[in-house]
Amino acid sequence: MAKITIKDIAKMCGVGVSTVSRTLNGHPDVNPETRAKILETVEKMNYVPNNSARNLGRNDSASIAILVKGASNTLFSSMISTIEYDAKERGYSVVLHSVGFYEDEIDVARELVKEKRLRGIIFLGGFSLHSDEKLKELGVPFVLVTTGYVTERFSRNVYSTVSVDDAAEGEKMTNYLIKTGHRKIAILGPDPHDNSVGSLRLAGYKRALTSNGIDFNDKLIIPMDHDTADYTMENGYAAMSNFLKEGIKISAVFAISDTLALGAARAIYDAGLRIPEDIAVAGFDGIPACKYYVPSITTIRQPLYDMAKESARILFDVIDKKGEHMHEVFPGELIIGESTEV
Amino acid sequence: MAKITIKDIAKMCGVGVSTVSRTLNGHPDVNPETRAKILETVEKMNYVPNNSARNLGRNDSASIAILVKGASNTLFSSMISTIEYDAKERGYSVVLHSVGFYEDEIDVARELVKEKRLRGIIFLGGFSLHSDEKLKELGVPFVLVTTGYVTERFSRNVYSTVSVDDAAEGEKMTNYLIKTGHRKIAILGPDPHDNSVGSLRLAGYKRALTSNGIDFNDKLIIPMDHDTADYTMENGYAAMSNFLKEGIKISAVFAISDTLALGAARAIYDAGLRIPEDIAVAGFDGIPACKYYVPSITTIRQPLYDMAKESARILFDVIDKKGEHMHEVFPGELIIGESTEV
DNA sequence: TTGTACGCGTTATCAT
DNA sequence: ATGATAACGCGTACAA
Repeated sequence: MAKITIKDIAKMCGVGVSTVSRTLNGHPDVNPETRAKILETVEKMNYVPNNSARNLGRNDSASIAILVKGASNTLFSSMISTIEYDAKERGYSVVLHSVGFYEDEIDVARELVKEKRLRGIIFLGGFSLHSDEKLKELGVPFVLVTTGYVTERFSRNVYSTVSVDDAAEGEKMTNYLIKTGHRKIAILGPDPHDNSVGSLRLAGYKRALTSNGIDFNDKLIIPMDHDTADYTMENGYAAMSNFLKEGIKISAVFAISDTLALGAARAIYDAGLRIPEDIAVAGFDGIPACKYYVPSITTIRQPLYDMAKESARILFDVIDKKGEHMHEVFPGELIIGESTEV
Repeated sequence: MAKITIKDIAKMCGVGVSTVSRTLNGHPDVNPETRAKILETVEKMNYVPNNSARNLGRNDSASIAILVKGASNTLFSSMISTIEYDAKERGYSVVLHSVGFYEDEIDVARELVKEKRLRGIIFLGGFSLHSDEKLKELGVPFVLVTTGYVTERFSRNVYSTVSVDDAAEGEKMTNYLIKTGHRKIAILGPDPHDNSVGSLRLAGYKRALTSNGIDFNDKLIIPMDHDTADYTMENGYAAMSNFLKEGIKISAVFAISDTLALGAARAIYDAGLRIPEDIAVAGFDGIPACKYYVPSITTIRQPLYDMAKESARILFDVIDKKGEHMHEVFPGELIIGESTEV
């Protein structure tokens, strides 16, 4: 049965457990013959070492963890692959763990650190405010990768961050729209009452308006639909459809995510309006669909690959004492599509 | 430091380790006062039990694992969420583990079973051929969720499967296209040399042609582009663009995934052709983008939510001895969009 | 080169 | 209700 342990293997081979252990862990000092015999019976018996027992005795482990908040965030999946790849290249194994929306990521992390003897952690997405003390107690270096810009409210020497300055990028996009002649620009998606990426991008939008002498009009904030899942095309479609019914005049809409933009685009089309002639559409994130949509959607591309690479590099540098904690902000790339220019 | 153990807590409270353990695990027989004191110091000390040690001592665990092959497969992310939800509702915790493309999923699974004392496993995606013996040795029930149809080559009483009959669905789509008047139908994506979902959908395509008296023409098989990642819009665009340059006359293209279809649609558009008037486009999977694309893309929707629900239900039924292993095949839903009908 | 014995942190089984 | 102690399965000094 599945109850076979290292002792059993040792007995069957007429050797001690340490010899088996050494063989399994690739230690050099072991007779080739006995090694062969051991490996053979291990194979035959389908023996698999128990990792829990392994981790218990150890202090190191050469493994890091990726903690993902909101496993369904499709933006993260590519980043995970890159990080996994880089980690393995450095001889590290990686533990992927999804954190529930209402779980405390630090608690989860601490548990994992103890259990797996982690050497470091990369947090993907959502990160609440924690005290420095609590963060330091994690005991291992970690990097926070967030599409939300990290402000001063986070202590900056306890861990590293890799991010995009959402406010600046939102401003960039809005400035671009203004430059191409738009004055009545709606913004689709932000919830003024939360303080996530949405409100940061909204802040950038406001800044752009102000610096261009355009009055901010909160009628032009189109919140996400409450009855639909957030940040989905479906939501963008519903929210935009409702807004269009109100008859408020706009010449462009800046959606705070590409998925919302895509849904909104269809809503505009279904309302009998043309993109960009009647309403220009812009998104945020840079997902592939923007490029292939007709018309292609103007967006801000987040350099996910580079961000993933950097987060791994920083983490391993800190682990290896080759570097200090740092805070890297990646620029987004404005990709102009057919949805804003004729 | 992070070195604090259950013993320390016991000492600090002037009690034995067992009392602490009982408190932490919610056992009833423990004095409310001491319990309070223990919980308090646990809180104050930021004590976190070591899961490895926990798992070692235990024999049960009330946890299952989801093993995902190809973490980046976006179709799976929604399924993961629903399974996690259902599991938690039944008081189970779930371990998410990604399996590398060249790893042996059964080996990974066995390791995990031992380490975590798993009660069951749900495999998402890719599953190679394994001997019954090896499968049985897993020691816990498992469900294989695959978008590929499970054929007889899998033993049917050792585990459960939840799937979509890709060949039948591919045939369904092709039949639909034929019924709407198409005779020269290209199929985009299948690699005749592998035996994954692609070839199954291709088989269905061929069956439909045959039963409708249309000669199969392998010139109409458009393979994915070799220099581009599989099953991406980019790939669909590249492959379709190249095909169009050859000047082979077709009236419809059936892409074996929606992502490929979306890329192909843009390629057709860029070639100055109209959808569906010049070339009709159909996809497979039922991703949201199909609905919001202009024109909306005809596709086969896989009932991912239902499949996830069922896989959890089946697994827990087998775990609870309330049911036997079973093999459920879900029908795909033909969703007719604007890309195939004027 | 190989075997013995202890420790890792926790839970479970006994007593008390 | 509570405490002592033996597992749990493995790695690793240390001894041989």
